[in-house]
Amino acid sequence: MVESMQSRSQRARQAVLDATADLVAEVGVERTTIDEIASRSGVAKTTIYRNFASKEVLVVEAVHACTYIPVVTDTGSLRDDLISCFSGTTKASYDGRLGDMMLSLMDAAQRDPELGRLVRAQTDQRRRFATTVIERAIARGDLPADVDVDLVVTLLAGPLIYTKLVRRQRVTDELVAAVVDTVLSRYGVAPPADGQTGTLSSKV
Amino acid sequence: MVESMQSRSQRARQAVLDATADLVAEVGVERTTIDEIASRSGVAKTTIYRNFASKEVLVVEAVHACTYIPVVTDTGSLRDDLISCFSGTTKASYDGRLGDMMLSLMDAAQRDPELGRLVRAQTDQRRRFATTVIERAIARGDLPADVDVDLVVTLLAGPLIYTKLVRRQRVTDELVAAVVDTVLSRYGVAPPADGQTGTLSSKV
DNA sequence: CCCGAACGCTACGGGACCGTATCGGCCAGG
DNA sequence: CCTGGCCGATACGGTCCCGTAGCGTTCGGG
Repeated sequence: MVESMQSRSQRARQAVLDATADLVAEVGVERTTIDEIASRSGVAKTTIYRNFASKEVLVVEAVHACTYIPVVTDTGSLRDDLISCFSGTTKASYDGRLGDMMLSLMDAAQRDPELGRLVRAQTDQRRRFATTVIERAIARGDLPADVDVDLVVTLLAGPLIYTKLVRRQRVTDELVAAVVDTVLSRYGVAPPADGQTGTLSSKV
Repeated sequence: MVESMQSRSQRARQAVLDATADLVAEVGVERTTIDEIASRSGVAKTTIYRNFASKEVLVVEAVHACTYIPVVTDTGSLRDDLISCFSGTTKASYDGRLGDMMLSLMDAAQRDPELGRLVRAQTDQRRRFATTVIERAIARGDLPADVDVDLVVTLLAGPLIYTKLVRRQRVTDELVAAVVDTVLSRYGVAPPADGQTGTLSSKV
C-alpha cells in the first residue's frame, strides 16, 4: 500500500507520461494516439489502458508532471518582483514542451470539460503568483489600496502571452520590463531613471 | 469568364464555406471532416474534392469569407480612436463564429504552413488598424515621435486577446477603456477627468 | 524459492475518414 | 432541341485508430 513499493510500474508510468507530453507538444491533443504513445514509451498499449481511463486523463496527468512552479521573490521592489515573476512563468512555462502544448490544450479545452478545468487551473495558478506580489505591494503602500488587482494582472500577463502564443515571438527580458513599467506608471510607480525600459536584475 | 455567370456553382460554394466555418467553430480544424461538410452543406463530397485541393485550403477560404473589417475612425482623439478600433476588432472578430475558430486555427497553424500564413495575416491585419491610429497621433504630435509603435500595439491588444482566448471572458467596453488609458498614461496622455476608467463614446 | 500480479505481445472486430471511380441526372449554351 | 459539362449519389478499397481478449513472460514480495 506504500507508494515506494512499485518500481517497474512507476518507471513505465513515467515513460508513458513523458511520451504523452512529447506527442501533445508535437502533433497536438487530437492527433495524439494511444498506439503512438505505446510505441514511443515502450509500454504496451494494454498496460496504458489498464492504468488510464481515457486519453484526456492521460493528458491531464502529463501536463501536471511537467508544470513548472516559479519562485516568487520578495525584494521589496514591486517592479523587480513583477519582472522576476513574469520572466519566470513566461520563460519556464511557455518555453519548452509546455509552451508547445498550450495552444492545443486550450483548443481542446473548449470541448472537453476535463481539459477545460486543467487549463483554467493552470491559468489561475499563474495569475496567483502575480496577485501575491501585487497585494504585498499594496500592503506596503507602494500601490493604492483601491487598485483592481485582477485588471493589473491581465494588463501584465496579456501582452506577454499574446506575444508568445499568438505572435509566436520570443518573450524577451526587455519586453517584460517594458510591460511592467508601462502598467506601473499608470499607478504612479516610476521606472528607474537609467534607461527607458530598465535592465533586469541579474538573478533571472 | 465573367463572375456572375455561375449560379448553382456559386451557391454550392458558399454553402460549403459556411458549413466549413460552422464545423471548425464547433469541433475544431482537426475533427472537421469532408464527409460532414458534405452532409451539412448538401453538397456532394465529390464536388467538394473537385473544387478544393485540401481541407486546409477550404478552411483558409472559409475564414476569409467570414472575416470582418472594422472602420478606422479619425475623431482627432487618440483615446477615442483606439477604443473604437479595439472595440470593433475585438468584438466583431473574436465574438461570433470567428472567435470560436481562432484557438483551433492557431493550434493547427503550428503545424500547417498554409494555416500559419492565414493566422499571421489575420493578426497583422488587426494590428495594422491600431498602427494606423497611433501613427496618425504621432503625426499630430499627440504622441512622442520615438514611440515604439509595435510595442504599444502589443500592450493594447495583448490584454484583450488574452481575456478573450485564454480566460474565456467577455471583453467589455470598460476593459477596453481601462487598457487604453493605462497604456496612454505612460506616454503622457491623460484619461478624461470624469471617472477613472472613462466612458465609451456612444458611437460604438 | 515460489506464486501471484502485473506486464508485453499479438490479434481481432468495429468504426471513422479518406480519396477515387462509376454512373445517372440536370442545367446551360449553342 | 440537344449536347457537353458539371453535379449528386453510391460504392469501394485502403488506412488509421479504437478498445478488448487471450496468453506467455517476468518481476517482486512472502
